[in-house]
Amino acid sequence: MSDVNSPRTDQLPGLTATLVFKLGTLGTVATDRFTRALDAFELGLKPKHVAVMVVLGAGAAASQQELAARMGVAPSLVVSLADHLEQLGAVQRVRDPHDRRRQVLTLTSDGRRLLDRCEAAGRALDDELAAGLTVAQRAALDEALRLLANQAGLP
Amino acid sequence: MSDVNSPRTDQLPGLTATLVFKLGTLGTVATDRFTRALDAFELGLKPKHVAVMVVLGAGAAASQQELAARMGVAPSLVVSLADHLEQLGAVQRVRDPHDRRRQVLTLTSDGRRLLDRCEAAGRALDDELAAGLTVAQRAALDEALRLLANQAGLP
DNA sequence: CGATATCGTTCACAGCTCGAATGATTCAGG
DNA sequence: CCTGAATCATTCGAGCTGTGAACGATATCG
Repeated sequence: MSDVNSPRTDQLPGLTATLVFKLGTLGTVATDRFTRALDAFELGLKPKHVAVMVVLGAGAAASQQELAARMGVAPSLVVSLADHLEQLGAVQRVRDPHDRRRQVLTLTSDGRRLLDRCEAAGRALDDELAAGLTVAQRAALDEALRLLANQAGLP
Repeated sequence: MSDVNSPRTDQLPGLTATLVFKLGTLGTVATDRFTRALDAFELGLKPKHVAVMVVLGAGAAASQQELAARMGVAPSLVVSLADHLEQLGAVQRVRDPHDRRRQVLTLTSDGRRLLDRCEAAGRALDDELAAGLTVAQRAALDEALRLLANQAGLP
């Protein structure tokens, strides 16, 4: 099958052709660009702040422990993230009346709007990154990444 | 076309479905796992050390400035990376006789072997990550990532 | 020959994240 | 009801990574 007429494949031997390598480098450029897009908001937001809003926006309200577990970070980090988001008026901290140790975080309407802006920035970046792909290629990419995330045990 | 019978698509609205998000998270898990694989070597290697070897292994020898530019890091960082690799006997530092300011780095035969081991680890990780993909899906993924890297101006 | 630029190196510092300690609160068991 | 253990949020100190500003050596240009 792949004999003489395959001039494009295997032109790069070595680690550069590896999945881990490509995912790593592309992952960093993607988050770097997203970070810069967030910087344009002048709100001191980092991708992790957005991750908090994403979790809160998707499901119900969550305690900081749950946030930390779902994000795979230390609970102490969630404190500072929530501090900042609360200061921006994007999330609300309420003591759980049934368990007054828990701080229940909810996304405010302002937070919802902010999350929408972040999503818009993300989608704009998507189009920019995937400008060289056909619709079919992009669909295949989405599906493949979904499977990879599944395999890695990600949500 | 997409009316009643599309229960699988668009089930996740929001940023989670975004390319930047998926690439970011998958990129971190990929490099995290690669870092752990390198840790198993007990040589104090980090992905950036491997990146140096990759660049040296692909093209000709390079000065540290060129390394830094190609990797997108500060020249001062290349110093410590090269220090460590030199201590391991993986690279050799030679003053360029035509310009004695430049340190020309070359991959030794030991370095070549070490790079091969890193590549093997990377490919093993690849198979692990892409275990849930068909051959066609994986090929499509490779091609799509190649196009993305192109679009982002990466090598 | 002198001024300026470049390379590698060192060093201090900022950013990010974690883990241990702390205080408040809840829960289990006698 | 009381006491000890567990859990949550928070603070704080420490580690790791990477950068940018010096600095000395060398090269280049006038």
